[in-house]
Amino acid sequence: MDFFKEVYRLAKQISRGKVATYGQIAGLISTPRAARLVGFALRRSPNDVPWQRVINSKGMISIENLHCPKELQAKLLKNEGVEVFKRDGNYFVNLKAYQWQPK
DNA sequence: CGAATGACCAAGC
DNA sequence: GGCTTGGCCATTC
Repeated sequence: MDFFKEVYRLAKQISRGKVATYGQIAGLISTPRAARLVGFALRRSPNDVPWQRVINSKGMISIENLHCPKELQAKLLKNEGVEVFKRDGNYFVNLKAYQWQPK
């Protein structure tokens, strides 16, 4: 089963200017408990996947290390028109206003 | 092939 | 009400 593939496909369906949560994506693939795998998948995502539109359930950007600084994600989201707040070195998004609603 | 991994989450102190 | 704990399950090594 290409779980990752499903993750990528759904990620691509997220509207510009919207964001989704890991748990939300997992639920759409009918494996709600595999939220961690969504993160796992997005870490190894191809270049054509809008991984920056996927954040954790609290609206916080949880990236910290590696070659994907959370600043980059925040910047990308801002470019798409998503309002990003910075608080104590972490970036947050108002989920109520910007969460993506699947069809 | 068995064991570790992980950009999570909900429940429990 | 903030912090810790344990479970989760496909991928990776």
